[in-house]
Amino acid sequence: MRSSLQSDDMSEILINESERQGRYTPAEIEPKWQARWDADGALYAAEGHDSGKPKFYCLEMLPYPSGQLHMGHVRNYAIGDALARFMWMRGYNVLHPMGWDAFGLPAENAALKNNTPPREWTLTNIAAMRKQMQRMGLSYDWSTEVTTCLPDYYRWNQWIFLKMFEAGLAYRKKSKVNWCPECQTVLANEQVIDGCCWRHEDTIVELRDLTQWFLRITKYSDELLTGLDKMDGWPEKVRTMQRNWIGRSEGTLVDFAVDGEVKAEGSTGDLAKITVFTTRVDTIFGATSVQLAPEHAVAKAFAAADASLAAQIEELLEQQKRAREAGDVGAIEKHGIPTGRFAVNPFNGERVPIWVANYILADYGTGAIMSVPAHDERDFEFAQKYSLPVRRVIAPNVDTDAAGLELPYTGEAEAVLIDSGQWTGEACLEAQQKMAAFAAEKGFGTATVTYRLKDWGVSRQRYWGTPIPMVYCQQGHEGLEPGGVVPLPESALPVELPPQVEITQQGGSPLGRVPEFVNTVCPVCGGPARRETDTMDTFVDSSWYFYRYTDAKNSTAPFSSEKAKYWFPIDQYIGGVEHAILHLIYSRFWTKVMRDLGLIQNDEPAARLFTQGMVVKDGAKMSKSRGNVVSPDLMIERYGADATRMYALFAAPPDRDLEWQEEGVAGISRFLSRVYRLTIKYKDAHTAANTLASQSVAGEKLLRKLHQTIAKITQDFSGRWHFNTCIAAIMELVNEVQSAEAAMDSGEVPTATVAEVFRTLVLLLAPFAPFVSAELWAEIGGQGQVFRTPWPVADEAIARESEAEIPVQVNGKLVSVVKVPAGSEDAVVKAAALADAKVIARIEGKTVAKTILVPGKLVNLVVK
RNA sequence: GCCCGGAUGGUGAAAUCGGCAGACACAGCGGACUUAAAAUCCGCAGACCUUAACCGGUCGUGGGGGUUCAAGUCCCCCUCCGGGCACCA
Repeated sequence: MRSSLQSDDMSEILINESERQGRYTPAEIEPKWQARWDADGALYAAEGHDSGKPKFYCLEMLPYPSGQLHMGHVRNYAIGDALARFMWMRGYNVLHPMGWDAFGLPAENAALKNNTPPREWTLTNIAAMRKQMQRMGLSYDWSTEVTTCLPDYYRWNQWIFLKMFEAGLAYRKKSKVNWCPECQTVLANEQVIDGCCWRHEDTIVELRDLTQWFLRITKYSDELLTGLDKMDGWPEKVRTMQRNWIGRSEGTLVDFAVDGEVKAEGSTGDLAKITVFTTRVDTIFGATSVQLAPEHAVAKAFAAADASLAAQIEELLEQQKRAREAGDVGAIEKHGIPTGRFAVNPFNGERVPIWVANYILADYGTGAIMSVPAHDERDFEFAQKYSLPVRRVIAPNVDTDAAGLELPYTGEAEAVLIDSGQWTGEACLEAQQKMAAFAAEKGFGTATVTYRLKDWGVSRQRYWGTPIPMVYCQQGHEGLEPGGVVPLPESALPVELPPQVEITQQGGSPLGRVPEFVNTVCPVCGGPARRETDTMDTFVDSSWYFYRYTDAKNSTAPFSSEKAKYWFPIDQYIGGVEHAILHLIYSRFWTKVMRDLGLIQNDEPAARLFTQGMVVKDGAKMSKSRGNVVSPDLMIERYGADATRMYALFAAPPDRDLEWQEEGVAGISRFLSRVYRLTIKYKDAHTAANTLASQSVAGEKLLRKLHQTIAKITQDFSGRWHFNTCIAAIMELVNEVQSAEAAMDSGEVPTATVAEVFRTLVLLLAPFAPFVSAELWAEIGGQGQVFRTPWPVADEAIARESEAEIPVQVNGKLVSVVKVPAGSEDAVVKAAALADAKVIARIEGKTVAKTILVPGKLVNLVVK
């Protein structure tokens, strides 16, 4: 009894063992290779400038270390990794780094929730995510890893900030800033989406008057804009978004003198005139009022002298605020208040009423406009509501019966001025130039350019960010008033974050509550000083991290200029489109600043940008709230990293959204099993004596397919990146190999051919499925690392089909397909088509009026 | 409102230069193997009509028009979906 049981057990074990032989087991293969790769720090390291190879900088956007890799990351990194591995195999010196965008609010929130210090929480997450990335088999050079929350990185934020301060590019000013009550900090304009916080979609941003640090991105407005024209390696969509964001607008400033005296206590500006900004100075004879933003200095001056007006303006601002809070941003009904005062139109001397209106933006242009209801949609709507006069001064041509024109008439390209004094009859576009010149000559105006882009507010009232390296000298010293700003000397860097800080929900900068941080001495006079307690926006960190990768360990400079010169620009940057106007515009700005500081020579950070599509599930973006998140860990556990990342590339072209279907991952896993089984089955072919067997039909067919596959994948890598069709092509090849199994078994296919097919197949698979490729490469006795083995080259002669199947159409309809030798003369193809039984039946009794013959493609017989 | 994308079988998709629409997969169905199931392998598979079956035919790439011997692909108009911008003077 006992012995039989034992023998049963034995046989079962033996079956399992033998079944496992030749079976694809990612759970064994992947950890084995991962351990070897992790142990070899130099495996994916880039070579120096003198490598003699062409360089290729392949970069994926660095993640925020939330602690969990999500499918969006998997897709992003699978794309970058395939490209990096391919470029290695093509003989490039590849830089493929990874790092962590490690400062930011979630760490503070976690601190509040779990009482874990932000630094510890962040570093733990980083370790977990690095592990996940390694488990994915991503080919990063970890020796260049950058972690933005560590002093050896952020000290260079501080260093560059000081350089910017010296250059006048960093400055402090008091202004209305966006305040997110949820984040308890201010936000840059770019971080406000539809009036709400970019991190808290339902939290309405408040406006607060605060003194903040700004970076003068507007100095580069024009360069940031015109540079886009040359950036043909970037998606047009992103370029358009940036153009819109920069919002360049050519126009004219015109001074309207205020009729009567304007008194205001404490106001410094010139209140005797209102300067309006207009892009349509040609319509100025149609101006019937001047409209001021409620915040305009002249409006305030009027209000100061008129309590009723002041109350109404106050009410206007209240309405606006209420509308914002109700979420009706952008859809506020137009309201206005007549001030009872008048301004003088300098072009015709006419007195027009001055109004205060809620549709005038204080922070665009001059906060004041001339209202031309006949030729502007908004002014027209406003004039209708308040029954203001509408005066036509533009028409398609001088003879048009202007009274019959539908208003507002906003055309300008093919229009002329009417009833406009000496300008009557002029074309609009020309009149704009001439009238601006006229205004300049007479001293009441000037041509100008305005931008929507505003300087970048970088102060954050948070703990977990880069300390701003500035102090305020309490007593002041020569040339500095008490409380004045003093930059720290370079030798004082880094200004490190104090480790023990109580994170609370209360407002104000947490650093302000750490006396040992705040209290310091003035580096100039040695007197008592207070440190700046705000920290930098985390977008500062990500604006230049990719330079640091080239020289991550440098402790005397942010990076070596020489190294940057070698590696830049980034050859391929890959990431989500959601950063189109945040990270990607800041990075461009930072590059220009560093260029002007002499650190680098390139004008733009990245030659090519690729924005991948989202990963969705059941048609919706994966999110915790929808409960449709698929965990990469689970997929890897079930199907392996190779199948998971390969599915991410196979299910859709990379620029489109990708629907995650687990069955699809299982399918890829089955495919890899087939590859594995076949490669192992024929592995002896690689060591067998090279028989002199002559090539067979079956062998030729296999080689033809093989070389066609090489050609297709090679081409796709350099062009469209349709990895889905690359993988489909490999599947077709494997299908063909599988159906040739009998021919390979019988020896009909020469051993050398079998060996070539499988060796090449493993190489073709390497960029997409690195683990199984490495395993199979070792199994077939491949030398060295598979992904440093030269990429196979397609032989056109072998790939060429010997026979062509030519579809034959009659009157454009497919009737038959004829086989002819490849490259046949037109006459031969035509004769074959006319000799085809189905074709004969179809054209019987009719005459062929015309024959269209596209060589190698088709024959179309037009018959009557 | 303006500017970009997109719409192809039951599903994800392919068709790169105007030339056989649906490659490659997923799900499904049928078969082989198995005591059985799983796994694996082989096969079928756009819709409709016709047929006992084969054969054969018609329609078909969001809708409508056009250009062409030939249109998923080019042109004009429209619908729907996704994204961006939006009182920017």
